[in-house]
Amino acid sequence: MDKKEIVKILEEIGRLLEIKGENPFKARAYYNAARRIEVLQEDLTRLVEEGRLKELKGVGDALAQKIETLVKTGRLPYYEELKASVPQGLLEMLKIPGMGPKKVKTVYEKLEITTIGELEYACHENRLRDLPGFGLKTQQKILKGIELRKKYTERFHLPVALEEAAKIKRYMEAHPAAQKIEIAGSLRRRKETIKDIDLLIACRQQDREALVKHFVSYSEVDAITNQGHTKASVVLKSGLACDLRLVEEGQFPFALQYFTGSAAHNTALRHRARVQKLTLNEYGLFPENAEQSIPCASESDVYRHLGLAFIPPELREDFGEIEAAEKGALPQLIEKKDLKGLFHVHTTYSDGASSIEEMARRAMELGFDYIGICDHSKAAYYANGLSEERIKMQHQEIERLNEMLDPFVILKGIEVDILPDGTLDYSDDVLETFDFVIASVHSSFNLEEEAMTERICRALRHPLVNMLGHPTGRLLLGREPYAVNMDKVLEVAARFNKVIEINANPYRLDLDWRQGIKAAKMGIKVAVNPDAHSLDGLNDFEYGLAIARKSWFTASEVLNSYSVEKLKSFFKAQQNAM
DNA sequence: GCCGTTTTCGGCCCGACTGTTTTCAGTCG
Repeated sequence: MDKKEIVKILEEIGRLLEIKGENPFKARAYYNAARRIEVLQEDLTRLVEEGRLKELKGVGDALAQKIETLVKTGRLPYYEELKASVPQGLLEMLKIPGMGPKKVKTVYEKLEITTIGELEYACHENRLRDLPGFGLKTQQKILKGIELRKKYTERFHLPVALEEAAKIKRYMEAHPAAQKIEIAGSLRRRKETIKDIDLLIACRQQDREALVKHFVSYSEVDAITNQGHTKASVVLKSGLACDLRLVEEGQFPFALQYFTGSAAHNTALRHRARVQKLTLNEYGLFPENAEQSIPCASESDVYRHLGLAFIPPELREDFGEIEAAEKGALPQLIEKKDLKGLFHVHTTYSDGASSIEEMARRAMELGFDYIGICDHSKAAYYANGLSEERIKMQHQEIERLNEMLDPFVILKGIEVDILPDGTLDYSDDVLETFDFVIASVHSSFNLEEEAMTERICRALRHPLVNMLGHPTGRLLLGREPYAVNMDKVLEVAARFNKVIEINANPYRLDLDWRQGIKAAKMGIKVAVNPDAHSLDGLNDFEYGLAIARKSWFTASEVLNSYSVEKLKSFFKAQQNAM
């Protein structure tokens, strides 16, 4: 059983224990262990084999044994018995706002309600109203929650959230009482999908009411879900939720740190503060028994007082960034100014909307020195993939354009299909005519993991392949990644000096940043590739850049930071090394 | 269920908001 499934089971055990009313700290122990496993860099199976599970903080005798059983047998009798003793619908119920473990337990025990449908019906029948700890308001809130859940279950792609956030930020900035304003939360950390926007504002105490009122009066607000003196929550018409928090100006750096998260990062940070006899919260950093916070003018100050270097928001996922900050070993993350060019650009030769020249000129306007044109290969007939004949035409056109646009350079690339058996869609003598080759999977997504892994690894071992395109084929919120053992793919990439694409299309963001962190540690090079099919698509590189940063990459490991000369010799060296 | 240069027992991160209460429990982030 793999890591992801084990994490899910440990979390579910935690929730089941809570619903059953067991010791809440016992439940928390399962959550903690789940988180520890989730961020584990090492191979879990190996850890089990070497009997080193208990080295993990938060994993003792009992949990080590349970995890070992799961890894070895794929089953856990304790979990199965627990699960069987609690109706499945109760876990679903926890997802309704206002329904926590205690309330779920109450409706189950008093009303024998086991599904969300039954819960909704009971609300309509006024049967929740008289339960202990419930009332009319609670019943209404739960009913509203069920309705909202039906309407807005999804998460949102990064561009949607960024645009909504920018709009509401501008709207709030227009209010004279707003002294400082920042987007915090997962958006600031550039997670690949977003559930809600966290908006943080510094203001004087006497202006709070006016700002909350201004916030809930925003024209895009569809529903107000929470409204107090220092915070308010709304659902926007787009379906995206937005939380507002108000703090005083002096508290702003602490609040920004706190509300940027992640929860796991903050928990670790607060624990660190405790060890230093300090208390960290959204209002300050307090020495023991002190009323006054240690003053900090910025987030950097907060981290500095905890003995840490400033940790860029993208890294705050409790993936080792705190330890690295302590040792001064944080990477110098790649920045926009480091990017000299873009790869993986489609044109009207296959399924793109713009010509080579149009794409090149837009790239020049964006300040780049080169682009790599990569249309589809012939197997991608649905995408008008290039025949050998049309490749020649395209190359002639690129040569003409290169003379015209000099010193800007258009590189002759291709996105060649990896066929189901791992061979490529062109013969070697055709592949040799390109400056570089990206190999991608576009068909037969349903192979078994072993076959898919070998298919991709075989393509990567091909001497003429320079990069692997969208390594897992996932579509965020749309299609699961295909079954592939990425650890093996990364191993092969490292051994043969192959580049892995960070596909910057916001529906893909593939390589996933969690794998990206591994890749960076292994010294693997990546390329931020917009996979652009239109002029605007070129701008998607920003999302890929965010993921490269989130994956701990410095400029020297990101191919886009290379000059044209350095690139050409790198591509040649890749081929000669085989 | 985990953990310990205060502890092998008694703690476990912290605070706002809501609704149900009449001082607080539950939920949420």
